[in-house]
Amino acid sequence: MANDAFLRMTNQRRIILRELRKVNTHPSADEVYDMVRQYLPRISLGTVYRNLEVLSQIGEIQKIEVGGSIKRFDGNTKPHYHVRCMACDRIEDVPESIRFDFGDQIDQTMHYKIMEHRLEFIGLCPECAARQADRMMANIDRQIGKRVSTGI
Amino acid sequence: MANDAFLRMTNQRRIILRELRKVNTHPSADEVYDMVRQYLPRISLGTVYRNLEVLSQIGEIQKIEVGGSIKRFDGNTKPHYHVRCMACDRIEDVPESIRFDFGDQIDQTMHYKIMEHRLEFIGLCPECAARQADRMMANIDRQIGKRVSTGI
DNA sequence: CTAACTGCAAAAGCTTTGCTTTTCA
DNA sequence: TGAAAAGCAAAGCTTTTGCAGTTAG
Repeated sequence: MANDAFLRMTNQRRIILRELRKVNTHPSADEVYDMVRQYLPRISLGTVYRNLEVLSQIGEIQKIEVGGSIKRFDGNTKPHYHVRCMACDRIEDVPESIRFDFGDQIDQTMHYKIMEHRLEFIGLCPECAARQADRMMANIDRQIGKRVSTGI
Repeated sequence: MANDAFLRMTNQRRIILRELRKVNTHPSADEVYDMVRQYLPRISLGTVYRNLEVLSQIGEIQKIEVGGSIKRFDGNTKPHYHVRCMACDRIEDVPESIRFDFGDQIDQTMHYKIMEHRLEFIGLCPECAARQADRMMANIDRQIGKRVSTGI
């Protein structure tokens, strides 16, 4: 049952991990690529992808799935929630101390064996709430404010 | 401020919406394309994408973001949570009656104005839990069971 | 009528993969 | 020294877009 493959700590892998641990942002693979190129000018994007995959599989980083379709990575491996600003798309960590226990309610309703949960809050960051309220509403209106009767 | 563009209820749009309302699965754009082609053999995938976008913007369907990188769509527009089976990847709705209130705790901690939240449970569906326990563990082991010392 | 929409095909992300060379242990 | 990983480039998916023709209202 044990998998005897073993991994090497290459320079690329070490620096990707180190840089990810430095920040509390949640960079995409491409952003990680930019972050490490100052130390490894010849690293390839493929190597970044492969290492992010390996590092998340061995639990050194977290692959996070939040709104939007690109994957993001988090150097903080402790379970924690995220808040996303719906105006500027910034993602921040909710302190690990905030943790909800949903007990067996879902297990009993869905008859699933629940192992984990993912919780994301969506709202306005302080800056966007304060400074951009008007602009943002106009923007949302432009995107969403179409009207139609579906006839259904 | 109001956007005076208006939308038309075309046959394509109506049938995409109708088919999405019929099912309680959470199809991807490509799966919707397959679903509607029996009624509209000449519809294009681009049209499906465009309509899914419009329908979700006017609130007739929901664009859902769960684990995995492809977008899925839900004909159920009432707010509800999802459970995902980590073995077979099936996604099911948690009944709308199950709804948690996180109060102002996040607002006060993060100083965000929280507008909504997304909650997803990950676990084993009854079938996978019962029938595939061994096979699945072997599979997870093969994928994750690599060991390394990071030296950090 | 005419603006919105469709079908088609090409392009545009993001991510993975094949292959040869390099490197860690 | 040999298996793992890197670099490079090509391919693969999903999604978006430009355009000419079609259609709802």
